Amino acid sequence: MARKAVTLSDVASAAGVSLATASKALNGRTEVKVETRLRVVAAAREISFSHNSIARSLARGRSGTVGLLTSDLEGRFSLPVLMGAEDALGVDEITVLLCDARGDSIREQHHITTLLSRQIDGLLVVGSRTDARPSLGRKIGIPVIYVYTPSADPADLSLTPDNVEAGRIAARHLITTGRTQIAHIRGEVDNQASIDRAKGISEVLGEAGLPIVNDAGYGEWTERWGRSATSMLLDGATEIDAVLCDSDQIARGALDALRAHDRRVPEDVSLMGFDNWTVITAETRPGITSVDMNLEYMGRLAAHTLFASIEGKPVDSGIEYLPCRLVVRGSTMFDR
Amino acid sequence: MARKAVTLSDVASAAGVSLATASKALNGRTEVKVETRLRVVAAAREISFSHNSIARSLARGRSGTVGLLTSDLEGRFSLPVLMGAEDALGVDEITVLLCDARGDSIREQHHITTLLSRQIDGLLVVGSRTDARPSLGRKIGIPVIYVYTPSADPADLSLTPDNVEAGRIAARHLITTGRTQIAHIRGEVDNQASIDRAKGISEVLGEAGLPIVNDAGYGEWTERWGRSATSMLLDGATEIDAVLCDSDQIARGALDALRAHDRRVPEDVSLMGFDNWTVITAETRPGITSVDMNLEYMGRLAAHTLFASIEGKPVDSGIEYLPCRLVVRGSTMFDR
DNA sequence: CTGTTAGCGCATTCAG
DNA sequence: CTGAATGCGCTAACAG
Repeated sequence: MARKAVTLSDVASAAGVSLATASKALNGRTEVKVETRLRVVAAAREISFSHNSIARSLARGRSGTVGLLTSDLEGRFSLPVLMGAEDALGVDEITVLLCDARGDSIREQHHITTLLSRQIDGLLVVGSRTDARPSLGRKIGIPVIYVYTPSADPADLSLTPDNVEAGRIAARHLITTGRTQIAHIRGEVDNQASIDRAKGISEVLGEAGLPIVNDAGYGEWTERWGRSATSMLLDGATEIDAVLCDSDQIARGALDALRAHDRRVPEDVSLMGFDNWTVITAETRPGITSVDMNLEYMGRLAAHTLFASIEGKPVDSGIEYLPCRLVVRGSTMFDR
Repeated sequence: MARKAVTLSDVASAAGVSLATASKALNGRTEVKVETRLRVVAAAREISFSHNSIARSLARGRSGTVGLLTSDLEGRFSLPVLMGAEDALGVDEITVLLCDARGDSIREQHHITTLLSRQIDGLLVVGSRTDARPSLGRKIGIPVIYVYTPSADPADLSLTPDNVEAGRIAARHLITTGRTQIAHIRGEVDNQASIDRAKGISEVLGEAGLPIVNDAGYGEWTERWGRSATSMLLDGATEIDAVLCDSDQIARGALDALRAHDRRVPEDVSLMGFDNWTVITAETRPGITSVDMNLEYMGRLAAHTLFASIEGKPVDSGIEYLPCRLVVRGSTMFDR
């Protein structure tokens, strides 16, 4: 019933070799005659041997695991990153120890301690906003990569979306499709993603000699805010022909409000969001054009880089801004 | 820079005791004089000692980790379960090895092998639908609990929502609020959750002598389907005063369609969903009443039960149906 | 109560 | 090329 713990020495005796030779054979070391390796491998399979990675880790001094410390599993940003990382790491035969700090730094510290005691080989720290966070410091002794939420310390390596470029992409798309009176409905005040996007947007609009309508001010990342901000905009003095929202949820709210005010989308007003949360963007009529942050790719890249770093390869430091991707849907598109 | 690996024997010599005594003291074993324990603990903190859990695991024969095998991280069902489990397990000082099989059974088998080689003490298998899945069998040698998606083998322990009761709860709520012509818009055909809910619904309606309108047939779990099904219903012969949708997304689509057909919600038609996915249900106007599946609680319970089982305590087997919870919002409520 | 002695299962020198 | 010996860091009998 309970696994009868078939060990390496079982394999060894089954193959008629020593423990050491069996080990070498199974690990593909060169110092073993091909013939004996085959014999060992056969024996191992015969008695269905499987390495005990705990023992192996202890002997090797490497655990073959990495920690994944998330600040907030609930949010929709951590999860894609997590998926990408889990996927990429699996290929390298290393497994993920998952910890959710739930936004509590006490909890985070606790998790780090236990992760370290479990001898993780590396650590991925993923957050759910793009504002910088305090560094974990260098004393941890293993490679650490910050994902989505960058570290405030430039000596660390951080991977985060290029929101300035995202802003440019969005603005260019609206201009390309003939819009000239573009409003930007922002998320929370002092939010880095919003600030960066605004920068990219105004850069592009400025170059095109176009104004930007920013009258709505700041709010929340909710549909409710999208509705009320849009209503304010529509009641305002300046006529608009495009609304660029800092999140898909805001955009969805905006869509409701536009409809309530009898504006056709996209004929009268073009609409865009950010993040490409398909649950929101793909289900509306029309679908909402958005800028995808490539989060899963980011997770995958983080994992690969972490692995390289564990292997001792040198990696960069500082914040790396990863490209975003325009996803066009009906809300900015006349045909279809 | 690299952690200088302070070990138990360092603590021992620092405290002037033997390795064994240090171990006992740190593990809170009773066979140690209070005074010496204090000394050891002090010494340990002094040189900032931290257990090497790998070594500890090897010596104890228990890894202090459990595997969490999910079929589909992307889906919105696994995640709350995962969060609950991670949370509950953390309390018991055990950490979670995460694996996502992505719905691929080859991949699943592979993950199980590596999890087993990592000497996990137990395994949580969580799926994203309530239809039964094949059992992993008993030969694994460690406790396994199936969560959300139950095992087809009654010898296993499975935790899943009580969808029949969920159906009853929903139907009762609609009856209580004065509805008599209730339509049920179903999700995918042959889906167990839908079947179970339909059973609960018709049971309650039957007892109340009320009909059930089921004309729309089956579709997908999307807003689109909610819209078209509702339109069909509204164009049909029978007048309805309530729509019960198999998911919140369907309900949101239904809300759109009802509005397009000039039906007021909830004055003319009452509307409900299932799952209580707040991203959907809380953002509409009015909010959508739904039945919450208590997934996070389910994850927590699964973790506790798994832990008990690891501890050798006897646990039940078979499918355990966990209670759901009505969450009332504006779509079924006149006041407010 | 404390210390000594064995392993846990495996990778790795280092002789043969 | 192979095998005997050593140790990874810790826990668990056992003696003292």
